[in-house]
Amino acid sequence: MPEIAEVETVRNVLKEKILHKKIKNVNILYSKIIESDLDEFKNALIGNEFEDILRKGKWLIFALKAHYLLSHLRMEGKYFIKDSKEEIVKHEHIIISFADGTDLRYHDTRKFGRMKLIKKEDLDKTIEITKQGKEPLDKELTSAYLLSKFKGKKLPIKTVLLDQEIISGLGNIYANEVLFASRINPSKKASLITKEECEKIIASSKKIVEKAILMGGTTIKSYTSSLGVTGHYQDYLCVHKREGLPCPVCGSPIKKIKIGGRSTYYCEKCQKDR
DNA sequence: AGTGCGACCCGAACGC
DNA sequence: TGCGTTCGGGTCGCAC
Repeated sequence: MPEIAEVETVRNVLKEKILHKKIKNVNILYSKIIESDLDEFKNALIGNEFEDILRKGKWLIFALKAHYLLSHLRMEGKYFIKDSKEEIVKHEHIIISFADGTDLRYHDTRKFGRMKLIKKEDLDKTIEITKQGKEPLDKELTSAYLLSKFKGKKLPIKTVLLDQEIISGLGNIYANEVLFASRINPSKKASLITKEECEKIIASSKKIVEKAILMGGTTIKSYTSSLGVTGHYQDYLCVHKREGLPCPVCGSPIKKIKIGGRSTYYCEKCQKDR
């Protein structure tokens, strides 16, 4: 379940491993991942090279000569680098083969990830990219910005934190953790969130994302020939997936409820609705 | 416009 | 043990 920190880790690792390698072939084993014309997709890649890898929110952006390849990992998408001679394993859907005998393989158990090829000049009209809100580590993520976005919103703050057009990069896990660290009840209406609470949300988001990037980096070092970035943030989660377990602050049992259809974990005592 | 919810997927966890 | 059912994760598209 990659959130922004893992996508950033994947970007950093892939940058070291695949830039400027000539692409020899592209093998598409499950085409629904790709939202562009398959021939155009292949033609843009074969014979070219990745010149850079960028990121916007949870979108990876592979820069080719004239195109960008956008890639969203959704929940289970992973990239592996393998020797081309290695057998294709289950759930490897897109195989990009380089001239040096290695592959970049896109692996996705649930097939939810998406790729999309766009012309470079179209980046600033590509909705997936332009609609992304401020990122947790962006200086422009301020309480004034959040207050303006929360204004008039009747939805619970938990739901609003998952809106990528407001804060770009938080997923369900981080949203639960951010609200716990901010001592805010996840059901509280976004319009009632105060400036002080916005500041807590911003500070906690930064802290959590920074820590996860740091841990992602550490995890990567233990990988050898392949990389499957899954992150080890489960080691420090305070509330997520911890129903019934003691709150790390006050010891009362963590509650699990549904908000907007998503699992929401919180401490009744530490996150009182005020 | 804002909001709510099913669809997309499939493995793991659960219930019987 | 083996079967069927439920759940979850991010995002989109459709209905109200």
